[in-house]
Order: sequence, then structure tokens, then C-alpha cells
Amino acid sequence: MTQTLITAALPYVNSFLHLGHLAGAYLPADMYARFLRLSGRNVLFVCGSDEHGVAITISAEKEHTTPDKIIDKYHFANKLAFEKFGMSFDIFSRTSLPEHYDTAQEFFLDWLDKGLLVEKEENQFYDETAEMFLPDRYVEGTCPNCGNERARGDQCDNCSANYNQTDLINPKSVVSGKTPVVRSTKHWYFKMGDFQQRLEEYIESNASKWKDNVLQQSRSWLKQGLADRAATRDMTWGIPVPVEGAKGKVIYVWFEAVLGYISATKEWAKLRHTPDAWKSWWQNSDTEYIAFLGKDNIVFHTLIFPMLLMAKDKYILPTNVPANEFMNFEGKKFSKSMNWGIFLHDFQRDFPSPGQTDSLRYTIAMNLPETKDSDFTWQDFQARNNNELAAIFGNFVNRVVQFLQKNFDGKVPVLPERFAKVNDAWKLLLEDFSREETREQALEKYEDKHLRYFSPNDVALIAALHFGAKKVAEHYTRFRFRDAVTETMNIARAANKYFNDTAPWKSVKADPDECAKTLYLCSQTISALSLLFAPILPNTCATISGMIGAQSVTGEPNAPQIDRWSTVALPTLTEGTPIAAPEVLFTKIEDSTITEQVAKMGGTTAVAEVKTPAEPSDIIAIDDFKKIKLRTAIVISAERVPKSEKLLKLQVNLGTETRQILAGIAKFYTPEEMVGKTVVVVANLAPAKLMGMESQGMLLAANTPEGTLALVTPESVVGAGSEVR
RNA sequence: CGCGGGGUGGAGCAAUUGGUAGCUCGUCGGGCUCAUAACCCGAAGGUUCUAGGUUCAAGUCCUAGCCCCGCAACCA
Repeated sequence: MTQTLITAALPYVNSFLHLGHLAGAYLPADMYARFLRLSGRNVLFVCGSDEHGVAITISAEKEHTTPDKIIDKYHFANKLAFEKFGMSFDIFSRTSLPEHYDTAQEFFLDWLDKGLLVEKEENQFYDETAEMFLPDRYVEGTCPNCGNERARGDQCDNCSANYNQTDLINPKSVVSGKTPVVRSTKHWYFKMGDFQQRLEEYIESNASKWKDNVLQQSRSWLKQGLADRAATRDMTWGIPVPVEGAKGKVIYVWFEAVLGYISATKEWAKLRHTPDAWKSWWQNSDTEYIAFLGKDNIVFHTLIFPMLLMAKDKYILPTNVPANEFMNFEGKKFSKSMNWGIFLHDFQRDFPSPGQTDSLRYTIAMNLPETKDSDFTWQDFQARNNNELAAIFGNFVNRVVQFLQKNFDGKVPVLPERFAKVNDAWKLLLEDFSREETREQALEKYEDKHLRYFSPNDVALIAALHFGAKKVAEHYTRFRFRDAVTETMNIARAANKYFNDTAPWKSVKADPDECAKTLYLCSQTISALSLLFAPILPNTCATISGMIGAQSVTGEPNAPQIDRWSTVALPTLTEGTPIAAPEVLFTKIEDSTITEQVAKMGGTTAVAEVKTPAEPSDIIAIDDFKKIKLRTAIVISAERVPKSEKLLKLQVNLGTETRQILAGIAKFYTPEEMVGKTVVVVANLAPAKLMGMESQGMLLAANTPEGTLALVTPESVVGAGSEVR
């Protein structure tokens, strides 16, 4: 029997988790893990915090604290948020543990032994104030190629030129703002090129199974060729290079963080007092390994990590890497710095109930960015909760339970004499069904045969449960989570249809026996739904289990390995089982709640943009203002500047002359609508070069609270070249 | 020519190796009254971004173009 190892990308402990993280990796991983466990499969679900890298030392400095404090803060916050969200990790570990240091160093030494690491001496910028070598990201300067003044360490964003860090003209440290000095330093480079061919074979051998985005990204890297890459860094924060004389050098996170999956598994094994148990996962060809992550992480799991595992030998490689795209928030990317989006802990503060957590899981699941970037909106959250969870699933449970309270003493009906053999008939029906591929075939072939105890409606319901569960399982197996959820909800729809079509509120008077059987089936359906929804809505399903007095089965870790999924359509509740008083599973979300949340978003951003009142020192004399020559101008022509997202190239008539002005308004104004507009320009501004073109002045625009721009234009027609005072 | 993804009814998305364009929401009409003004049934609504091409057959493959988004910069 094969087993499944599941990992979800290690969250970087430099920020709080937001909904985008959940959509990218964690929710699908959790749904998958729970589904497999409910199918009786042996599963190990592993995750943990990624706690190294320069960003953490810099954050520590900014917050005047130590890296230890930073990582603790985020690690525990994220761990707690994950728990509340219902992540069913077997272990949530962290890469700052000794276990991980040992693992990483062991791998490093092994590569060294095998000659996979080569030492290279090179010159690098060193910030004397911050006492650190500067990674490429932390140096800015003038591009040696195009003269762009804001080029990054090794690449220019403007002309895309690649060069050596030390070729930068007028370099500045991003950390201290000072000019860094050049120092020589020694590093170990991983010979990635050695694995080019094996990785190509690995990728192509999986081509038929893997998602397209994953393949394309991986192939794109391979096509460019794998170059040697530094596997070490000059830093204090990280895992020391375990070699004599390597003081002040740590293993680069690229070559260390992903090993955290293995270390986490070791920690799990240790906690269970079976320290070698991790090997039966990582060094066992019966293990199927599925790595969940977002698109930014693809090559680390399809190329780098497999390469490290190949190098070490004996380890299994990822069987599949079902990477998602990104989930945006209300149309724009989640951003910590722009305060845009919903952070998990904020959501949990505002929507603390388990049912609301499930609503969030459901909404995200229905919007998973499986094939392209998707969007989370508050409105959608409300609609999903109210129209689907509450109206369809919640309402079905509620109407059945209420009906039982009123007519059956709050118990699963006892089957009347006439239908005493329903359970046996049910079994036979499912045996017949399981021989058929599709619901349609099954109904056509077997419906008539079972009409002695069942009505056509009954048969249709059982068929919906059986074939629905089968379909959902297929979707999970193929990593089609959105489809899985949609199909699950369709089973609840079928349940509602059954209730409607059998109309027990009529049969309760006309044919009480029939009514009892109907509600017996409905009760079993609630039990079945509580299993089918468990991967998506674990909290709610646990609640239902409580209501029907059943043991909660939601695919939690360490549960007994029983395949309940394939028998979900069979009755599980015995006659006469008491059903607890109705509990509303999903409360509706009011418009006002959503309005409130919408009002909050981007709040900090808007406030930040409001101008602070002028300080006395900011006050200028009239003469100062007179230095600025403002004139009206009419836009003659406008065009986009290629490769620039903000700039429009305008030709404006200033009355006496025509000038070219590059204006950063392309995000808010099209070239077409600019032509003919009368604008206000600063006429005596020194010309500047932008994107290699000259701009002779600037035009005035006001920042709006929404973060867009509004052009300043005269209220009435004034013509070109008028003075503005 | 930096890399990657994408343009499909009003909205959001699907559509295996080319083979009847589907789903959810919304809209309109009907049914029901057990239930959270919920549920169920039915209908309308598409030149699949544009222009060519390959094919018995194209949303899907090829060529050219237009337009979005992401990455490249802490962040799935």
C-alpha cells in the first residue's frame, strides 16, 4: 500500500499569513490531506516556518530587536492562525531548530564530499556601517549599461542588463545608504549544471501528470541552462557552513530552507519516539510525495529541491507539484507594505466562529487560482456564505433536523414494518451501483429493480450520494479542488431536491410510513454530507457529528486508517438515534458587515496619503512661489511609453512653443483621452531624462483618496500658455 | 524581441489526446410552504479578443496583431 507525504511551502517568518498564502498552498494541501485520510490512506502532512535569510536580519534592525525575537513573533502567530484555520498538519516545525541545522549541515558536507561544491573567490560590496556583505538586492546604483540611476545589484530593471555587482556606478547600500567598499570573499558554488540532464529527464518524465504552469516554468529555467550558484552567504543569521575557516558564512536559504521538510519530519518522528520513522517516508519508494506551493516557488520544488535530493541519494523526489497561481484581493495583489488584503489573524478577530472559518475556507476553495490568478472579494465571501453554505447545505441540515424535532421526537425515524428491509436493500442497491461507471448508466439499469423498497426519488438520492462522492474523489485525486468543492455542494443540492420531491410535510399525514423512510434517508444523508464536506468544512462537520451523536471524522492527523469515503453512501445512523436540537450551521452575513470590512481595506494607505499640515519650516515666501512658472497647455498628442507602466509621452502646446513632457499618469489616463485636454504644467522645470527620453516640464495632478490621480485643469476655457498663479 | 500566465453569455470561472461550448452567481417565469424570505423546476443570454491558416472537424493547433495581469523588488 502506497502512502502519501504532503508538504506545504514553508511560510517565511517575515510577515503574517494572508488569504493569498492560504489559496496558494495551504488550503488545497489541507483539503487533500484530509480527503486522503478519510479515504483510508496513510498520510503525513508536514510544514513549518522558514526562518533564515537577510530579510529577517533587516527586519530585526528596523524593529530594534533581534532575529530570534522576529522569528518567534511570526512563527507562533502563524502557527496559531493555522490551527484556528483548521490546518491538519501532522507537524508544524521551524527551521531554527537544531534538528534542521544538523540536516542542512549533513547535506552540505555530503555535497562537499561528492565534489559538487566549488570554492570561488570574488569581490563583493561590503557595508562598513552595517558590517555586512551586501547581497545583490541590497545595493543600488547607476546602471553601467543605460545610465538608469536606480539599478539593482546585478540587474537593471530599466534595460534588463545583467552585470557584476561591482560594475555598478555610484553604488549605495540599501541598508545604510552609504557607499559600500569592495572586499574579497570566498564562497562555495553548487554545480547545478551537473544536474541539468537528470533534471530535464525528471521533468519530462512527469510531463503528462503535472500542471502546465509548473512544467512551463521549469522548462523555461532548464532552457536557459543551470549555472553554478553560490550556496553560501556572508552573514551571521543562518546555518553556519560546517567547514573549518568558514566563520561568518552561512548556507544560503536556497540550499537550506527546502530541507526543512525533512527536518520537520525528523522532529515529528522524534516526538513520537520513533526517531527513524522519517526514513520510511523520505527514503521509501512506496511514498508518493506531493508538494503544495504558490507559483513563485515552483522552480525551488521542481528543480532545486529535487537536485539536492538527487545529490544526496536515496531520497524520493516530488511526485507532483500542484502549484497554484496567486489570489488577489479585490483586484489587486496582496501587499504587506501597501496594507492591501486580509491577514488571517485579522479575519479571525472579526469572524471568530468556527462556522465563519469554514465560510472562509469555502470561499477560498471556490476561488482557488488553479489555472490563473483569481480574486477574493468581500461580496463574494458574503454571497458564498449566504447563498450556498447557509441556503443549500446549512438549510438542508436545518430543515431535516427541524422536521425530526416536530414529527419524530427528535430521533432518526424507526423504520416501519413495511420498510424493515430498507438497509439490506440499500446495500444491494449500492452493490449494483458500484458496478456502473456513471450515475446515468446505473439509474437506467437498476432503478426499476429496487422499487420494492425505494421510490425513484430514494434511488436518485442514493445515486447522488454514491456517484457524487466518486466524482468528488476523482477531482481531489487530480488536484481539481474547485471542481471537488462544486461537486460536493451539488450533492447537497441533490439532498434538497430529494426533500422537495418527496414532500415529507405532505406524506407525514398521507403516508406516515413513507414519511418515516424519507426522513430516515435524510438523516443518513446528513451523516454522509458531514463526511463529504469534511475536507472543506472540518469545523462544521465536527459540529454536525455532535448533533447526530456520531464520532467526529474530519480527516484529522492520527485518525484510524479507515476508508470511509467509498462507503459514504451507506447508512451509518441507527434507527432511533437522538438528533440534537437544531443549531444553525451558517449564519447569514449582513450587508453592513461587508460594508464595514470594505471600508477598512486600504485604510492605512489612504491615511498615509493625506498630506500632513505644513510645518512652519515648510512655509515659503511669496517670492519662492514666484520662482515657479505655472502655465496652461493643451495636449496635442499622447502616446504610451513602451515598457513603462506609468509614463505617457505628451506633446503639449504652451502657446509660444510645443514641448515634450513625460507624465506618470498612464495608469489612470489613456493617450486618447489626454489629447485636447487643457492641463497645468510647470514651465520652468529643468529638463529631465526618463526612460531615455527628455521631459521638458511636468504636469500637475492631485492624489485622490483612492490612490489614483486627477489632473488639474482650468474650470473654463483659457487657451494655451496662460499664466497660472 | 527579459520571463511567465491570461482574454469564453451580465459577473466569476470550466472545457483531458482537436470531436454537441459547460458550471456557480445574477436576471426572468413557474412550483412548494418542512426550512435560515430558504428549497425545487424551467427559460433567456455566447461571432469563445481580432485577422489569416491547418483540418472532415478549432475555444483548443500554427502565424501575425491588439489588450490585461503577474514576476523581475519582503510577500503563497
